[in-house]
Amino acid sequence: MKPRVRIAPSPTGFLHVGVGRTALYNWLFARRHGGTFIVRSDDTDLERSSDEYAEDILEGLRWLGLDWDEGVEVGGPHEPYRQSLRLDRYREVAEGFLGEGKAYRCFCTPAELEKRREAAMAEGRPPGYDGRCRAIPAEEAAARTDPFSTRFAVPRPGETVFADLVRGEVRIDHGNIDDFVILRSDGSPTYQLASSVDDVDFEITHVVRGEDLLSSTPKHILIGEAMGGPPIAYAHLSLLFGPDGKKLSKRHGDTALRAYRERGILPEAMVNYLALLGWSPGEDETIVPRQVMQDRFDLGAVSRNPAIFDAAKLEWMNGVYIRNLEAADFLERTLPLVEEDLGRELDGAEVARLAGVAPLIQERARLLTEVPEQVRFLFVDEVPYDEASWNKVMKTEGVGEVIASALDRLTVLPEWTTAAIEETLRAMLEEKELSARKGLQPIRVAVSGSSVSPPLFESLESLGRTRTLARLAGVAARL
RNA sequence: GCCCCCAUCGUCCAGCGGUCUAGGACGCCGGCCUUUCAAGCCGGUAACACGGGUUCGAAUCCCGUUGGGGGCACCA
Repeated sequence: MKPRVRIAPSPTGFLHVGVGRTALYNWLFARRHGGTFIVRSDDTDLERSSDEYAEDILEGLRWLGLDWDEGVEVGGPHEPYRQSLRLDRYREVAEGFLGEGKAYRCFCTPAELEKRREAAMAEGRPPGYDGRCRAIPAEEAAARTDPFSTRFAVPRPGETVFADLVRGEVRIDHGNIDDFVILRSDGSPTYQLASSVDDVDFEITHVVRGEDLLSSTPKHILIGEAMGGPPIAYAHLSLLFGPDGKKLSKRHGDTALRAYRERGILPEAMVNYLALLGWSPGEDETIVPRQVMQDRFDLGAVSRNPAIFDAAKLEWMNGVYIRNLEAADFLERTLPLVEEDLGRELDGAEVARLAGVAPLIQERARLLTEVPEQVRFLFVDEVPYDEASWNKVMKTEGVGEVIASALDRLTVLPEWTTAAIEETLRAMLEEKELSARKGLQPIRVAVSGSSVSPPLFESLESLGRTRTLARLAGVAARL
């Protein structure tokens, strides 16, 4: 049977990188086995849900290239794929349970429950529900008119044992699971109910999700069994943490996938990095093409260790992916960023100039967002001078002479090409007996505004003679 | 408090009883290259948490300790 897997995010926040990884593993598993990848929206919590978040999540999945076969937006045989549209179905299942004695009405009020929970904690007893309303005869309960929630009657004594695909056998004694609420007193379903019902109804075969849900898995299995659904295989992925070993947070490595996109991370690099955060293709490979992932992905080979999200490695990997881009592709992804940075569109000639220097930038960028700052000096009328660079390079002996000499030579240079520029400036170095460092850095700072820039001769050619001379002259006057 | 999960370099991953004086990648350090910065190349640093078993033989299996994480809601 072809596997059917799903990712079921709640639109209560921007797409989390951990959810992104879980989605990727689901997608890889589906693609590897010719299965179906489903995206559904667990939006029962209408208070905290928003369209903005819902859109961000789908956008993030698309950005990662995780196309889904069924679900939100694309539809499918089990529509709708939004829990908020299936409320009647959950109620129907819960009522069925009630009729079969698999669930019961609980008349305890939230205040009472809270008080008992505190008391239990204080006495060192388990804080879960004590099951007292289970003793109320069904007819008596049905006749009552005060508000009630619906609780699942967990079989006890009992034990749920399942073979987790990444963790192996997991057994949990029902003594550790209370009779959990499946329908709130307002008739709305809890996550436990809605999610489990959907998994059965959508014919999910494998649930691949975060380890945070490991301990509630028995509840989901129990509901599935009560519905008479076929057994579902589970795989629990370890969680992701920030560099300090604590939860991923704004301070330590962003939680939102979009933050990385905005920072200039390529989706290909993100996918590669995320895939390797808990999984290995087998050999000691680091740069792994998506096709290879699809061919080799195996849940059984997924690591049980929690993983720390290491932005430094991601950025290194991003640099590798940037360098591997086709020149035209790099230009295409870069142009909008440059234009945004400049606050205007580039004209045809300028685009051609950008294309000319792009390969030089591509070689040294780790993030797409570094590109605009590296080429900015080529497209503005005046460059601001970086103070540290100026102080370091322009205040030494003989700088004025270098600038003046370069100005002379470049003014009369017959043709404005990289080769010609290099030739005359090197001749200048020789004539003045200067090291390249001594003689060229002042020109670099004068023209680019910084001691760090793309290669000099190419930069001058791209800048053009007029601007180059103007900048040199400006600096000469300022010295 | 109770339940569950996890434990190899700072980080990610390899190792699934002998081939481990533990391998790869990032990072870090040093060198080469060099017009700056990168990139590239070369080299180095660095780990089997601890204690018991099992075994002729444990990083690999079992138990315990410690440490980390998750869960115990009318949140998802």
